[in-house]
Amino acid sequence: MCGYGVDDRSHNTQLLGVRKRQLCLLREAGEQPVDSLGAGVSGAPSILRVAVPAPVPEPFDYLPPSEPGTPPPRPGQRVLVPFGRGRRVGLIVALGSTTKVAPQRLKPVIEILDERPLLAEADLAFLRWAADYYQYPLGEALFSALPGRLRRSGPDLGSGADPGERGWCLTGAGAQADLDDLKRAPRQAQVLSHLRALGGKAAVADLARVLGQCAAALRALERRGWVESCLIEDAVPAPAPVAGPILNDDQQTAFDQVSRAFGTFVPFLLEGVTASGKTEVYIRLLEAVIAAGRQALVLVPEIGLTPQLERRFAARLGGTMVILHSGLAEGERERAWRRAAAGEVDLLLGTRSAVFVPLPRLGLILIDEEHDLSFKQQEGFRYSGRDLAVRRAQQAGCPVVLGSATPSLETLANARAGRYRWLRLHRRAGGAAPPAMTLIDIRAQPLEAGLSPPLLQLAEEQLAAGNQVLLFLNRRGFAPVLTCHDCGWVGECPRCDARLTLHRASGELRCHHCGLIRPAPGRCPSCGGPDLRPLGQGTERVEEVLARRFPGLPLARVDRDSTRRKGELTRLLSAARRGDYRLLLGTQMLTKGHHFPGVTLVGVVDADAGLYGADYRAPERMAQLLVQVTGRAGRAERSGRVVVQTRHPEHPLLDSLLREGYPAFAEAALTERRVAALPPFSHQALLRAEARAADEALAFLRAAASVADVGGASGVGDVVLWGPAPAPMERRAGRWRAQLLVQSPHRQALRRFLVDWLPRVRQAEGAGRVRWSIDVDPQEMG
DNA sequence: AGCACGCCGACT
DNA sequence: GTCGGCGTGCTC
Repeated sequence: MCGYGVDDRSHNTQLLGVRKRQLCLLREAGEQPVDSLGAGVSGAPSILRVAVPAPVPEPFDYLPPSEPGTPPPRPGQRVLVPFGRGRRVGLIVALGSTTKVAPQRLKPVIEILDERPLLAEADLAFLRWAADYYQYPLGEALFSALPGRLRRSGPDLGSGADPGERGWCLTGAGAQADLDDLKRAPRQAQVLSHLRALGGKAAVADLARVLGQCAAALRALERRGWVESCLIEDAVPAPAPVAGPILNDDQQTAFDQVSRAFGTFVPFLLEGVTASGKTEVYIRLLEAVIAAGRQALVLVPEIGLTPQLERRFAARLGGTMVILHSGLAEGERERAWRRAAAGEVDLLLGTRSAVFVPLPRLGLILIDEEHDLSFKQQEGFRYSGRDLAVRRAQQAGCPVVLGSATPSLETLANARAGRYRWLRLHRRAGGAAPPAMTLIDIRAQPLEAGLSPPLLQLAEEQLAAGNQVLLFLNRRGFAPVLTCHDCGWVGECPRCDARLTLHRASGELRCHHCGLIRPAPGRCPSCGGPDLRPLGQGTERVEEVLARRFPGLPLARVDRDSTRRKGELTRLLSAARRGDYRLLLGTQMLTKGHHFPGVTLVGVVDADAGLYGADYRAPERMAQLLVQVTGRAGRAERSGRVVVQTRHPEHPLLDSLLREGYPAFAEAALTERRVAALPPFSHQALLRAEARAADEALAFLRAAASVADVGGASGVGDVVLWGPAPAPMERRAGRWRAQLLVQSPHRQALRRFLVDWLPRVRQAEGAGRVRWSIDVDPQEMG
């Protein structure tokens, strides 16, 4: 009864019976009471449990600051503590009165950094749960959840201490100025009209995000006296809310179901085909929850999606909204974080890390495109923003809505099992027919940069009719392989098990796995022969071929290379939506959430990559991708057409997807997973290791496996280890990689196993020499 | 993670 | 005889 948990309770409980508990612990747990500051008399806790960013699972115990007269420390405050040789910023996670540490080793906290706690008890509890679930050191988990600036010491800026963000606003003259005067300065005209559309005021960062580089235009406008520099409140100003369209039956049902659940934890799957009006349901729900005086959290997969939703939300919702994603400057992030945490913000829209932001009045969580893999952090603290959001809703006692046109199999399984309530939006708004999807068998076809005659023919027809065409190819660069026709040499990465991709525009060979860049050779490095040939195609090459085939046609290539400049992606996308480009060619980037109403033909250049992959999730991802691509095209009055090039037209996945659609595909895929006892019908954790020397990683994993107590005396049971085995790409960035898969039909059994096993893994032979990490619920093998 | 301590090769 | 390699272990 005097277990460890007792003194982790809130300090209210602490105040009573300190003495009794100390005696009890002294006898039973061998802990030392510490009473140096007279705890129990003043009520001040004598021990602070401080989570420090270090790869150590447990917090460290400290004494309160020795400085007399300091106000009593509280959980959630940051502290500066001596740690090893140096000092470090930590966070008080609990107060206590006993410790297992020898009293003479306890050191006092140097300084309390925050006047008031940054995190409330509930936030701490959530983060503690997350760290425990993902088996990640609490201190590191906590600090990766805080905005960067708060991870360091330095003066507490507080919420009101900084001046706010710079921006530009219209002057009186600028508001009246005639846009025709700027005929010869289209950039200035664009900036000016954008400012007008935004009500005369916009932050520098927002302007850059929407318009791209516009500093020069702004300076020119300033010289004209039409704009001036000003300070901006971060929150998007609330416009007069506009009434939205009338909801259809499906939307109304979805809205009713969720809004009726306000105030209780109910998870929903909102399955809505593209253009079925999911966003409208979101907006109504947000309106309702904000009107009820609660805060809402909206999670989106990537920063690329925030501007669109931001615009739609801003146009319709009263209340204040802040945006949080990795593209923000540190200052902006911290301000947004503090304002949300202070309860000043009604709506927080952000990418996965926003799930950790304290929201004292949280009343609703929405997760858009919940199937998207970018909700899972792939390094360090490997959490799933989506899964944590569900847990957070549970803790906050509010509904959570997982929205997607192509729900993940995990979420579908939850919905089918009745754990999530299943809401469906069947109809495309405006009654548009979904685009028809057809296959083109490209075996034995004469291809031009991977494009078959039928695809080119279709493209030509649509372009001739004045429509837009979108081609999708998930491979950037010019060609994925460069080879010598004389001796068979192939350009390979010296640090990875991978071929080097030719980027012809920059004259480079690049490794897409480790970032290596070297000049493309003019002659074969092996035999000196002159006949080097690029094999296969990337977007660069397809662009070249299309430019030749359709000379003079405005063509936009959208991939990581063409959109490296800040704001370039947004610029290209909005220009594409306006119809400035007739032909759009791009990678995955082009498929995420953007809709192009003028596009009547979508061509998938190569659908085969995902069909025969080693990863059992590859088919699911391929299906989601194809359906998402389909969603990019068409509008009510002219529905689009989707053609998919493949060498495997008979493949069962493509077949079921094409003939019966995503739900039928998912059904079949789930059956396969069940038969194979794969997730979501089992639960996995992946122990990854990498080392400089070959076999070192494998040797460590073998040692780790040998200290696993599978179904042994600890009563773990029900856990199976697979491997160790080399990672799918064994060598990457000069390191040899291997992995060991842990699987169990029961989440609890897996968790118990990890809790028992990982401390011993930490001590296993080689643990100090290799880089290793545990990935709970891994999404990508390798 | 840092950052010490701790035992074995090429240098003033 | 020292400077320094990074293996091992600890940080309240």
